[in-house]
Order: sequence, then C-alpha cells, then structure tokens
Amino acid sequence: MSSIRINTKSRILEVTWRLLESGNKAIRMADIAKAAGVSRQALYLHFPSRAELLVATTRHIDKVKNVDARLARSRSASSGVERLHAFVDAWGGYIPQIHGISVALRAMRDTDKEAAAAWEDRMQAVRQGCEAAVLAILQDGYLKEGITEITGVDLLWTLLSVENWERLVLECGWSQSEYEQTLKKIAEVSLMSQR
Amino acid sequence: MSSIRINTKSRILEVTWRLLESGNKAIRMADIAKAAGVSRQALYLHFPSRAELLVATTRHIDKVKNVDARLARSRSASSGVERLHAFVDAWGGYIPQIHGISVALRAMRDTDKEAAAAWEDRMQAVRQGCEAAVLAILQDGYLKEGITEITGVDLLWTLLSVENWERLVLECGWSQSEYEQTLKKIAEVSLMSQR
DNA sequence: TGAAATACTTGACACTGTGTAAAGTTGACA
DNA sequence: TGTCAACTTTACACAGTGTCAAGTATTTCA
Repeated sequence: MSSIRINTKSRILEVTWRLLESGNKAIRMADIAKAAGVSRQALYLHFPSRAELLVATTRHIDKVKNVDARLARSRSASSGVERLHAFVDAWGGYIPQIHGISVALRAMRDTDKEAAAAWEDRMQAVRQGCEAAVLAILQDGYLKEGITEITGVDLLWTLLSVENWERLVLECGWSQSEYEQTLKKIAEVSLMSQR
Repeated sequence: MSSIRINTKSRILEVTWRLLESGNKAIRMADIAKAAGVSRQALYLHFPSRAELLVATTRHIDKVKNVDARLARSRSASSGVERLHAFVDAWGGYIPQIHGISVALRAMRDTDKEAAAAWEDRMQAVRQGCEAAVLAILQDGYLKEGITEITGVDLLWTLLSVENWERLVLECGWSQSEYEQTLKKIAEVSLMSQR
C-alpha cells in the first residue's frame, strides 16, 4: 500500500486546500480523509491536530504559489506610490488564493491557540508590507498631514484586510480588478497628500 | 420560586449580553445558565436554541440602547456630508455596544442558519443607512466621478464594517473618537469630489 | 380546601466532531 | 524469513448542544 500511493502527506494537503477553496465552511477531518482516500486516523499520523493540518496547508499554499516572489516585486519599486500599488497588487492578488484556508483558520481562532498564532503571524507579515509602503510614501514627502507613520500603517492594513476583500468581491460581487483598482485609489486618497 | 425571581427571561438576556461583552469568546449555554442562576435546561424553556438566544439578545440590546433613535438623527440631516457624518457617528458609535454579540453571531454563521440570517439582517439595515447617505451626496451633486451609487454604497458599507472597527480600535488601539473622525475623513475623500 | 397551571430542577441520554489508543493488515526490503 | 513503515479498523474518552421524562414548589382559581 505504501508504495502504491505515493506521498500521502502532500495529497492530504492538496485535498485540504481544494476542499477549503470550495467555499464550503465546516470541513471536518472525516471529509478531508474521505477526499484524500485515507482513513480519518491516517490524518493524525501526519498531522497532530486539525489546527496543525490547516497551518501546514497554509505553508503548502505559500510554497506552491510562491508568495515570497510576489512580495519581492513590491520591494523593488522606486517611489512610494509605485510601492503602494505594487503591494496592493501583490497582496490583494494573493487573497483569493488563501481565502478558503483563511476562513477556516479564523473560525478556529477562538478555541485554538495554534490557529490564532498562525493567523496572527500571517497578518503581521502583511502589516510589514504595509509598513514598507507607508514608509516609502513618507520618505517621498507625500504622507498626508494629520497621518502619522503608525496610523497610516494601521489604516492601510485595515483597508487591505481579507474581510474587506470578502465583502467587496464575494458579497458585493466586485471583480478582482475592480477591487484592486478601487483599493489603490482609496489608499492613495487616504494616505497621500494630493498635489 | 417563580415569584421570588421575577422575569427570568430578561435576566437571561441581560446576563448573556454581559458575558458576551466581557470579551471572552466561547461562552457556553452552561456559563449563561450559571451566571443567570438557573439550570441549563431552563434556558431551553425560554429559547429554543443557542442561536435564538443570541438573536433575542441582539433585539434586547437594540431595545435598551434605542438603536432606532440613534439612526433617526442621521435621517434628519439636510446635506449629504452632514448625513454621512451623522451616520458614521450613529452606527460607528453603536458598534462598541453590539461588538460582543456580533462576535458570537458571526462565529455561528458557518454552522447555524438562524445566526447567519440574523447577522445578515443586521448588515442589511446598516447597508440601508449607507445607501441613504450616498444618495444624499449624489443628490447634492458631490458624488465622486467614477463612483456609481452602488459602488459607493458597497464602499461605505465595507469601510463601516464591524471587522474594521475591531481592527482599528481593538487591535491597533485607536480610541473611539479617533476611529470616528478618521472614518469620516476616509469616507469623504473616497466618495466625494473635493472642491 | 384542593386541583390545575406555571416555572422551574434534576438526571439521563442522543448526537456530532475531535483526538487517543490498541491491535491488525499489507507491501517493501534486507 | 522477519522486520519495518504506512497504513486500516474498531473502540472509546471528551466537550458541547439539544431532548426527554419525572419531580418539586408556588400561585391561581374554582
């Protein structure tokens, strides 16, 4: 059996990703096992808990979708505006990929410390991206008066939340490009002095 | 017993509200029963399910905090900007009151239809307030070019979400008045043409 | 005074989903 | 041939929701 089915672990990760992406909330361990063609207990041979399976799936997606490369592009921008735009493109364009798993992780936050930590981690990474963009704008001398570096970061971070993407794209029916364009504009008029 | 403890039902509602407000996620039926000084089963004599208890608590808060009166004030504003400001004040100022219950309702959304419907209902009411504000701005002739009535409503509705309030006030540590002032500004620069 | 109704309590139990434990099966490999 | 790895099967503990049935105390009303 062990040679016929290669790489059970990554098959579980792929299947978990697929199931969460399907939009169906409340995916159980039994569902994942069934979809992966293994017993429920086999999941626990590879992952100690549901939370850790979800965290591992997040890392798996990051690897497959090459999140580092996406974000690197925004770091190479020269001006503040460019950097802001590049970051909105990079992160905003990544949200649809991780949306499914993000729903699952957030749902576990209240009861599971690991899930909470994993999501927190992720959000801090996004915040760092926001920080870099705001700093670049500040150094260009375009940060709006009345906005400090910190409040600017808070604001951009909030605007770019997964929850806001969900609302605009999934609930209001905006296209991904409408979302990206509008968020760039709002971030601009909120953070930068218009001259 | 029944004469000594008057109004068990409203005592349950008050206690539920208090417990949810405490910020402690994962409040169980047993916790509520204990805090109200009744047996767990007594809760089911008054409310058919956890979801309906939460929904009833929401209605209870609305009644006590007089949400209708709050929103009525924003309806009496004459200009679009005033109406926008009044609505941000009214709804934004109400969020802290209902935050606890909102967390609980949202957590149940995935598994419970009633909780989902109750939250949806609430959000549609907020959306109507947004609609009225955007319409007033449109009628004043100040709606930004490139923004339709619908996208304007989508946008304002998203900006004023409970999730954004949580992020800015609870996570970033903004004061309530910082939140209200900044959201007014962002709503203005995002929706209105600056002349 | 006494019967019925009201508002509970107590205790048991079904159900779902997570996670643990133990024993059995199968194929690969040495 | 035996051992190991990667499973499977079955059983069970545990938490939390919701149901059920029987019992108790107080009020109400005839």
